[in-house]
Amino acid sequence: MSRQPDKRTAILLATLKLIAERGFHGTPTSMIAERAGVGVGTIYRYFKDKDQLIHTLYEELEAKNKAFVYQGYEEERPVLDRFQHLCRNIYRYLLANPLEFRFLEQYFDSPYGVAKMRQKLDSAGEPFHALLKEGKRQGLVKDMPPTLLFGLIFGPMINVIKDHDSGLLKLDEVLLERLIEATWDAIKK
Amino acid sequence: MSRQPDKRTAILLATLKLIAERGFHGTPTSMIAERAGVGVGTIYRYFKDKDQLIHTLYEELEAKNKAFVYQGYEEERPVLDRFQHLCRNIYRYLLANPLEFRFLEQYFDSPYGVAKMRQKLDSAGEPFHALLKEGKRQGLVKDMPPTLLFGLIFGPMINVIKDHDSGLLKLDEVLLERLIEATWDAIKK
Amino acid sequence: MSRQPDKRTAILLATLKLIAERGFHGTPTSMIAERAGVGVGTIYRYFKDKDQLIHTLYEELEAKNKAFVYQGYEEERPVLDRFQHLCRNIYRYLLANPLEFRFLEQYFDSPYGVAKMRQKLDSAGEPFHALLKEGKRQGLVKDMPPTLLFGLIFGPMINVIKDHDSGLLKLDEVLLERLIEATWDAIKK
Amino acid sequence: MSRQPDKRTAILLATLKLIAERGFHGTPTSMIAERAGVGVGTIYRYFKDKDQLIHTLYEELEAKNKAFVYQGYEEERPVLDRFQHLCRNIYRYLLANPLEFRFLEQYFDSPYGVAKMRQKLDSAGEPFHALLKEGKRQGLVKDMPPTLLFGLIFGPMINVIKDHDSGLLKLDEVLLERLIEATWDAIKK
DNA sequence: AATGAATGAGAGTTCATTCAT
DNA sequence: TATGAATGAACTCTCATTCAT
Repeated sequence: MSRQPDKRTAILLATLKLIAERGFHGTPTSMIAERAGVGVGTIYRYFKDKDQLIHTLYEELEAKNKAFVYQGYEEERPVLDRFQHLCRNIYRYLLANPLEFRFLEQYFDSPYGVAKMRQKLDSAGEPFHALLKEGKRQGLVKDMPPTLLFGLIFGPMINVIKDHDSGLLKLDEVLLERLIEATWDAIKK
Repeated sequence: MSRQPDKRTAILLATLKLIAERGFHGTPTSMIAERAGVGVGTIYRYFKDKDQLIHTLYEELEAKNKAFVYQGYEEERPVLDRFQHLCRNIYRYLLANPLEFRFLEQYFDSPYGVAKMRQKLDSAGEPFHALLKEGKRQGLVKDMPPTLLFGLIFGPMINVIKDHDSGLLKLDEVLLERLIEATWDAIKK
Repeated sequence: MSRQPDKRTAILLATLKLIAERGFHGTPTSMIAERAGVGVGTIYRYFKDKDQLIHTLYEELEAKNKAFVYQGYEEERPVLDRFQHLCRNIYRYLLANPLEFRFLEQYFDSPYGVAKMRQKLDSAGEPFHALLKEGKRQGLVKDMPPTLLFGLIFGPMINVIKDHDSGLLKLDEVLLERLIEATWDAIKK
Repeated sequence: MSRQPDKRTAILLATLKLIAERGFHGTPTSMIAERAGVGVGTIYRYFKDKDQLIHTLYEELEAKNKAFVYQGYEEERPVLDRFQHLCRNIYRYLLANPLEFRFLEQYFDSPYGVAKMRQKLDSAGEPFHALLKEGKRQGLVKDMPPTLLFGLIFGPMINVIKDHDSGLLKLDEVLLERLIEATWDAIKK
């Protein structure tokens, strides 16, 4: 048929869209193949099985996400600036990519992603982790376990974006800034 | 064989446990029946189908939950007191009933519960809703859409409890109070 | 509950109605019990199993039918008169009892009744059988195997009544007489 | 396993045989698959569900049947000739294909086929319909509703073939001609 | 005698995965 | 390398039948 330059990408994209739209159990491999414009068997040339396809999709999305979030991040700026910068970026990324958000949400809430999630957020190597640590040292941020601080930051984020995507709420630039401010209020000393 | 006094309850309990453990799609009706110590057919004497079984389980849990949460709630106390009271109760309930938390989480994140959740939290009739409204009127709470305030309150809650249940975090009374305080910081003016 | 004077009869009647309405496979025993106003278990006090219930119903209907058909039948009248008399009675009975017709039709066309049907129609003892034999002897009726003559008589009957019951055709007294006449034309020499 | 060149045909054939032998409700899909030498899932590659499989089988049989019946039919021949021609062809077809007869019988007597049957036989477009109309116009055929005439023709046919297939009757060429003659006697003026 | 809650065999259907082409 | 026809395990649900009350 048409010259598919990269079937692997087509499969991943189809998977993203379909799972965002219909959930894991609503998207059979045959449907993914159809949407991707490839044969069912082809999926198994690029991925061991359906699970691995989904894990791989997650990894790629994660990398893309991270690249975006830390873009323009400057270690030497004040803590609050950096906090706002990171939050803004995350919000913007997820609002701009609702499909990815829907997918990630499902991924983390399913047996697939339970393990993955924490390994990501809590890894001490993360700049965000380091930022909070520094904030605490400077006496700006509440002296709480990082996991709890993360909960105070990412918890609202997930909720609010979900509501935005479902139309319950209209997030604009102004509201976003106020939201980030409120999040800072929650963690600041 | 064994004289089960209340098979309906046994089925609901088995469903709760299994779905909390393994998710919706990981728990076939045959497994529920086995765990409940009844025949497969018996499930269908009490519930029209699997969907209805799950809805019913949700309804019953919801009622139990609500009864607990609004227990000892007094309209005439100050806004902050009432806020703390409700938050405390919700946290305590969910921490004491991790299976139910796990189930509700799945329920709300699945096609089953999307509609239900907001209808519940955002409905103007809810005391929590009224409380925030009053807080705003008194100039104590930020002037934001209620949906956003809910996100700032329940977002951290869901995250933190999940982390507690998965062992990532050890929540004690002290930490809980500090968490509720931080949540208040987020929404207070 | 209400004083059921004859549960057995109630069960048979419910079975007749339901099977006529919905077919064998559309009528579970539970439905029969409900319609009959008895418990499911009660059916099994009167009948060994569902098959036997249906066979019994057939037998009773058959007896009732036969009693009606041979009513007023006089051996000494001319062959044609007797033929018309019997046909008229059968037609009238089946038209007056569409439920029974529906049931019998299903019964004969199912594994249940294949054997039964012939045992009935071809038994040499039947007056109808004797009538045709006499008609042949008198040179009034075609010299064909009785089975074939029966086909020429009962075949149209079944078809026409089915069409009448389904509303495709409106049978009145006049049309009925013409139909019986046509049937006689088919078998007469 | 075995290289089946046409599984679809194998499935249809197995369905025909089994339903003729055992009725609709006596033939589970698993049995069809086994008899056809395919996996259960394969049935669903070719047919949406069991109903559609059966409808399709009917359509194909019907087409084959019709092709045979109207073979050699010449509009310009006399009415009686044409009547005999069609009857002969139908009889021959059904006698030569007892499985198809058994299947069609079941199909028409089940919820599947009620609508189909009349739509077919009575539709004004059918040559048989036109033939009877012409016969009436020429004063050869009794002035009765077509439905009734159809009953007089097809009623005996169904009965007699059933008896032949069940061994109650041995139809040969001679008997067949006499039967067609008798049918004509029934409808002729 | 009458009941109906309980049962599990068996129904129709789906879908991740394989493999001959 | 790419395909999609073929598969059967596993799913949800039905219903004739049993048996303790």
